[in-house]
Amino acid sequence: MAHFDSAAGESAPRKRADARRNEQTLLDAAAEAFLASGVDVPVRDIAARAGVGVGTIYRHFPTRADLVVAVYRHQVEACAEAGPALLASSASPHAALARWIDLFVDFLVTKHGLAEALQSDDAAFQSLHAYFLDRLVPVCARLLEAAATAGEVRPEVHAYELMRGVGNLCIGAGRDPRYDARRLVGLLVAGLRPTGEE
Amino acid sequence: MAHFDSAAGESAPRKRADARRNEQTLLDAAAEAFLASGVDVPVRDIAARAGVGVGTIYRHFPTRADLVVAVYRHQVEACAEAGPALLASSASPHAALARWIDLFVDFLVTKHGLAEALQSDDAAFQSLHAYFLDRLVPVCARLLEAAATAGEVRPEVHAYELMRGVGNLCIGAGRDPRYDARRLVGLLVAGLRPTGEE
DNA sequence: AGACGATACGGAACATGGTTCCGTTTACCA
DNA sequence: TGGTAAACGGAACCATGTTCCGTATCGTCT
Repeated sequence: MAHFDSAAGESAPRKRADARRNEQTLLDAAAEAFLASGVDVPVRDIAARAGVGVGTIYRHFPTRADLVVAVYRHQVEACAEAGPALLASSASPHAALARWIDLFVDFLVTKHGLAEALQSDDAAFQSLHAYFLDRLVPVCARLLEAAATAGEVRPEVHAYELMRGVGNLCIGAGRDPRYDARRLVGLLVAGLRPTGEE
Repeated sequence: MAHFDSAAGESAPRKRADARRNEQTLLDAAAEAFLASGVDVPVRDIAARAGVGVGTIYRHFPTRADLVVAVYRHQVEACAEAGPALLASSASPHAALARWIDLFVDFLVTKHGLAEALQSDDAAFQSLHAYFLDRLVPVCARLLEAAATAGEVRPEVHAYELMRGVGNLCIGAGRDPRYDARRLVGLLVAGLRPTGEE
């Protein structure tokens, strides 16, 4: 058979070598820049780091969200895949949920500005929002459903809402030593438990 | 006695009449603009509404935060003053705390972009942050302390952290029907209660 | 190898919004 | 009424996102 690009049987007509090289260079430069200055780092800074013009960034990643997603895709996937594993290995569904959310929080608080970007209504972050939600809400929903079935959480909370709440609580974490996002998320998760009576 | 400005016995050397008029005009225009376009509304828009130049805005309110504080000062004061009243009138300290936080949330979710601004690290919002915190954290601390003394909340949560958490949860409220900030705040407050054992 | 079309590149140019600055106007007082 | 200091307006400046097009490069076909 003929040889294709890494992804088998793609219909897309193979990109030029310099284009593929630049894409990788850009990903590396962006990862560095995000780490150094947060995901809001000016486009020109990323371009300078990569040694390309800004036009090249926009050609490869039309919106900032595309770049952010590309940089963090692996970690998001890992988080998504950890959900079912935790459900299988934890003592209770509520414990699995709590641990999975810890994973998510750990991810968010170590990425400067990512939590902010996730909740931003700026059009440039639209697809970031969409990607995170598409990938993680179903995982969260399964955990939540298992916990609800076990009677360990109130049934009226939806996964979408919970994820956004957790994301919101992570905003500003690491910027202020008096604010511990993990503790508040813990409180929120604790609040999910049904009250004794009712 | 000699007649002074509205505020009695000020040392500041009375401002010119047009300046006082403009200040009021600006407050009205800003209130309108915030309502219509959120607290992020461009400075030029506010200036246009008020029929003044942008320089005039900066002279009266050097940072955006000063303007925001001036517009919402009354409501923040009212919220602060409601704290002790609720503590006196509620069945339990935890109930008072919950109701007071509801008040705060109601305030935040009806002001487009205010919750976002409150958590922003943008230098222009520095003093907004400071004002809200200075005024409301002590009130929250008293409620929290009363509840802790009554054994109704875990003692390790600080008022500052709780306020920031609640503020964070209000981000994006009203922009998405699937996200109900009030419900999540309710969960968080519920999570404050000590667990049965321990 | 050489030439040609498609693809990709770079960065100048434009749009938007915050901020500053200074020449002009206005209010106040003598 | 005239002088002075306060206040005003908005042009100009800066930072950043975004678009666009002349130029350079790649890959292929002959």
